[in-house]
Amino acid sequence: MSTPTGRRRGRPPRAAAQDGAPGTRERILDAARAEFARRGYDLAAIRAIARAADVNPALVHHYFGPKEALFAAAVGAAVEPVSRRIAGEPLAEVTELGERFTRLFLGVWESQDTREPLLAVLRSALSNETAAAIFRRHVTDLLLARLVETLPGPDAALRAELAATQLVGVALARYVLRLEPLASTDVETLARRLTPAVQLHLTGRPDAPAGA
Amino acid sequence: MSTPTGRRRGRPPRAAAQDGAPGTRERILDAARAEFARRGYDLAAIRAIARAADVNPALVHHYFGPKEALFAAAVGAAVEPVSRRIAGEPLAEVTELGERFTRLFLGVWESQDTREPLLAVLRSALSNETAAAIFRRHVTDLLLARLVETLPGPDAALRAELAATQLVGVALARYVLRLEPLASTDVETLARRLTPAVQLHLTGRPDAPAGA
DNA sequence: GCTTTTATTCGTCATGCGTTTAATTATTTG
DNA sequence: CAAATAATTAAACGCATGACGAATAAAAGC
Repeated sequence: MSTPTGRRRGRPPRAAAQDGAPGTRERILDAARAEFARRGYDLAAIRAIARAADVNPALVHHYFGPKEALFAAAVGAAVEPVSRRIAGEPLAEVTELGERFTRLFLGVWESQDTREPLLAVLRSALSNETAAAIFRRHVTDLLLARLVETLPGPDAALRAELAATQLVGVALARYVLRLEPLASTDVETLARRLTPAVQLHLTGRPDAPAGA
Repeated sequence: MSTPTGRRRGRPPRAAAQDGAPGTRERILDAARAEFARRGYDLAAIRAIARAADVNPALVHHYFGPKEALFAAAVGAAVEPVSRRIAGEPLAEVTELGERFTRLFLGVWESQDTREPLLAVLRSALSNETAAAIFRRHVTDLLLARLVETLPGPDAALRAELAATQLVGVALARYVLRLEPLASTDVETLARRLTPAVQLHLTGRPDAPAGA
C-alpha cells in the first residue's frame, strides 16, 4: 500500500471552502515550512509534508516540482520579507546600532511567522552545503553589508560578524536547543543583556559614551 | 551485487600491519567521527563510514552494534577527554574568567582532534532531538556548572549561558558556516576580540577593573 | 591437531525516500 | 454539449538506508 487516504480520486467538487480556510497550495506551503524548520532540508521528507497537509505526495510535486523548488517556494519566499524589512531599517547613530540591531534581531525571531523560515534556513545550513552557501550570502551581502558601511575602521567586517555571532548564538541556544534558563528569559531582559555586548563589538565600547 | 570489493571473505592473514598504521577498529572510528562531523547523526550513513574505512558495512555493525552505539563509541569517547579537560581547568579569579574561558574554548576548537567530535555533536544536536538532549546536559551540567558556582548574583546561570552563546556563535560561523572574514582570522586576534565580550557577560564589565 | 574465538564479507529484509506516469474526476472554456 | 484544463490520487520505479544472519577464513587456545 502506498497511502490509501480513503478520499476518492480526481478533482474534488468545489471545496465549499470555509472562509479563511487555506487552499491546498497554502496548506502545502505551511506544512513544508514547518517540516523544513523542524528537520532541516535534507531530513525533511516530502512525504511527511504531504501527510501534514493531508494531501498526496505527488500533488506536492505537481505544484512545486522537485524538493529544491519547494524549499525555495516555502522558505525563500518567507525569508525575503524579513530581509527586506532589515535592509529597510533606517540607519541609526553608531552609538545606537547595538540596541537597534539586537532588538531587530530578537524581534524577527520572536514572532512565530518569521521564526519558522529562519529556523528552516539555520537548520538546513548546518547540514547542507547548498543551504550553507545561501546562508552565507544572505548574512554577508544582505544583513551585514549596510552595517559594515556605517562602521569606521578597516576591520568593520570582522566586528560586524562578531556582533552577529553573538546574536546567532543566542538564537541557537534559545530557539533550537532550548537551553534553560535562556529559553524562558523574557525578551526585554535578553535585549538589555545583549545590547552592551553587541555594541562592544561594533564600537569597542559597551554603551554610548557620555561625552562624545 | 552488494559491494564486491574484490577482497576475499573470512579473516585476513596476519595483517603485516605497518607500524603506526591503525587497526581496522580505529579506522572505523576515525571514519565515523569524520562522517558524523560532516553530516550530523541522522545524515551520516553507516555505509559511507564503512566505505571510508575500506571495510564491509556489516563489520561496523559487528564491532559496534547499532548506529547509536557507534556514535557513542566514536563521538562520545572523543568528547569525554575534552569535558574532563575543561572540568579540570583550575578556577581563576573572576576577573580573569573571560579570558580563560575564551581561550580554552578556542583551543579545543582549533585542534583538529578535538574539533571533529565537537562538530559532530553540534551538527547532530541541531537536527536530532536525542543528540540535543545530550548536548543540553553536557553544556549545563558539565561545562557551565562550575562556572556558575564561581559567579556571584542570582542570574549567574543566565550570564554564563550568554557568554557561552557568544562562543558557540563564533564556532558556528567560523568552523561550520566558514563565514569570511571570521573563518580566516587568526586565533590570537579572535581571542582578544572575544575576551571583553565574554567578560562583560560574566561580570558586567568588559575587563578587569583597575582598582579592585 | 582439534576447537573456539575473532575478523571479515555476502546476501537479504523491511523501510523510506524523491520522483514519474497513469488514471480519475470536476471545473472552465469554446 | 464537447473539448480543454485543473486538481487530485494510485501505483510504481529505482535507489539508499539500518540491521542482521549466515558463511568463510585465519588465528589463538588447548
